[in-house]
Amino acid sequence: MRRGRSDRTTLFDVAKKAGVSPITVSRVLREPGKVSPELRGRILELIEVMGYVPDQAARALASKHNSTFGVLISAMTNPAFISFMRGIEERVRDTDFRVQYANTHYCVEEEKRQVRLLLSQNTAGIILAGMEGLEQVAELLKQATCPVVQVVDVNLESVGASVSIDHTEAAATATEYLLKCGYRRIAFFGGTSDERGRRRSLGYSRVMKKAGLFQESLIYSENNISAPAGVHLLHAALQEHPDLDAVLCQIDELALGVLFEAQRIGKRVPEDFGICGYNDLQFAAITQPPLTTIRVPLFEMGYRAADLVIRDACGQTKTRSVVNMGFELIARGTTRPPRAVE
Amino acid sequence: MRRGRSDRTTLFDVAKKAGVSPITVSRVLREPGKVSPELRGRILELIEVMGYVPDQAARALASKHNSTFGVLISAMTNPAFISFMRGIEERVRDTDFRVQYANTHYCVEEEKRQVRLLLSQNTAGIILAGMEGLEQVAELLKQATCPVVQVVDVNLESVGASVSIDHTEAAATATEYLLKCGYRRIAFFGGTSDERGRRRSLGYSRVMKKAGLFQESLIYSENNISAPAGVHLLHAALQEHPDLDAVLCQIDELALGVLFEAQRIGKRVPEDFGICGYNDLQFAAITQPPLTTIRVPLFEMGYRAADLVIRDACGQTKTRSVVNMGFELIARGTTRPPRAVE
DNA sequence: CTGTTAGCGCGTTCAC
DNA sequence: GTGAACGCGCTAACAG
Repeated sequence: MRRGRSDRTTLFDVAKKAGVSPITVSRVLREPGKVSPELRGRILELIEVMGYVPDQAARALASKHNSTFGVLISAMTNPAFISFMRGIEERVRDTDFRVQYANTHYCVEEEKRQVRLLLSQNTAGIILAGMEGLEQVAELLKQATCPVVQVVDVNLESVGASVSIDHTEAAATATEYLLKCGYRRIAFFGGTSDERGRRRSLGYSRVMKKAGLFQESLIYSENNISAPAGVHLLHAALQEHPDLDAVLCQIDELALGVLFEAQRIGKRVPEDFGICGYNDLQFAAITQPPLTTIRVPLFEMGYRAADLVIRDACGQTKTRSVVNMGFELIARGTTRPPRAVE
Repeated sequence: MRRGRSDRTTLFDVAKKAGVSPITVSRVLREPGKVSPELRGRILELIEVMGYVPDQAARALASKHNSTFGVLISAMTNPAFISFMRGIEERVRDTDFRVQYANTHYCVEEEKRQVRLLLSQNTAGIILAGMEGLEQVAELLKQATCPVVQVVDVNLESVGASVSIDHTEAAATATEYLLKCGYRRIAFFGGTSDERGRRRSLGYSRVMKKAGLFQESLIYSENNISAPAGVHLLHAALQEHPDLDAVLCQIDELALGVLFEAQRIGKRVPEDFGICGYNDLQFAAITQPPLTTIRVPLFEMGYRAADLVIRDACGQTKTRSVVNMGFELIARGTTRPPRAVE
């Protein structure tokens, strides 16, 4: 390990030079109003000149609070999280708070480890956007005295506050829509490692069962959710179900792969084959034909989650708010127009 | 601000309960070999039972070093950075180091602010993957005593070590390839805010000039690099240059938009129209036709950058290594086969 | 508005 | 192999 500069300027150095006590310098930085303007001006100048930077560790230790909060994400590689992150950043901007992201790689152990680390840093708050080991992590989280916000399915219990989507309902809506468009042999393409995905698959199954069209073998999943996975899954699905006429994808990227593969093998979309995605990622609007999908307010969710943490950290609000963000079906060109009456 | 639990278990509490001195407990955690096995076992158990978690702030303050390093990224929304991040994570995994990401939003001020914050936290190291305000930030970075690794174009000077790609050369290679394929009116689509993009545009211009085909108006750029931007840029470009027969895109997502738009307006790819991307993102292999692109070892770059930071932080290597990672042209279906001889 | 006293929780140094 | 004393740099609580 490398040492920091041992000659780094400290609060004490500045105070000595200014001929005041350290606490005055400290106050100039934290409660400027409590220091007389002249003194403040002089000290501020000295701080600048001497290149003083407060030591966060010392600050955190002395004051027992920390201005950075952690965001645990199960996969940063998921483009859906990117909008979410941007929402967080937007809320944090112009705030003294800082965000620390950590990737849990869909791994419960890693999730627990990260939570412990955050706790050990006396973190200002935690946003949990992965929910793999919810039960196990919940145990840890209960001990936390800092605000905890989970981003989950609306039906799952959460330890603290939550900002969520009813994924089950969203997938149900999409499935119903596909049925209304007249598709019958509808597959579900998802991932194995994501709880949200399992929720969505639930909504799909419910509607398909109600329509008497459910078949276990219509549910496909792959570990690595990506456009290439969409290609493979469609290929596999068509082998088993040559009469497949639509796919509901757990995420737009899968749908992108499905769309290209359908094109390659000469399926006409949407006439012979319907595709519905999830998330309404940027590219969804410009595929050919444009992708029908479920829009989820990812940016806003990030913003709200950060908002809850920040406001709670400042003691302005309760910790247990539950926010349901809603969703929207965006009907575009990869599905036929719905039929007037069933 | 909210207070941490004042009743949090400390090293001292554990020591008291174990009937030993605090330092022994501390050693169990950091230098287990120096404590007798029985004592160690007993203490480890107590730590578990009492739920003791070390306070990082106290640790950092006392030891003067910090096990988390910062990664400054100009835009986490750029999918190219995601592989880069994964590379970093991979190197860090099973290490005591932690990573803290910060988004600089292509903003010099923000970049400076973040660097200052990292410095004030006595960070273990800094990876700078945005390079907007290089000159201004360099000033700050020179004062750093921690390892600094920049991820930049190979021709740019860096303050510390660097892991880089010769973006100019890469774009030149791609442009030459398009020429070899017989395309003549080749546009360049890029972004305005990214230095890497400017580098690539340089390589494009150089080759086009040499071929006597350069025209300023063939260079297009948009702030927000995305698939929709690709659609708009192609639309705009074809208005001004109806005879356009190829596009070199600064990033695959633009190319995706271009591909779909070309499809929509009935251009035959690659016969009448060539497209080349950059980065070889996951979907590049499965578009229809598959995307010709420049592959850049993003994952490896992240891995190497983290490796440099970690090894330097551990005092094992020099700070000024310059690593050139190379690139590779992946010829796929969005370009015609190259002609034997010009 | 300014200063004094005390101590945050841990690691370093040097003893035993 | 184990411990005592001290201090990291800063802020809380109380004086004045």
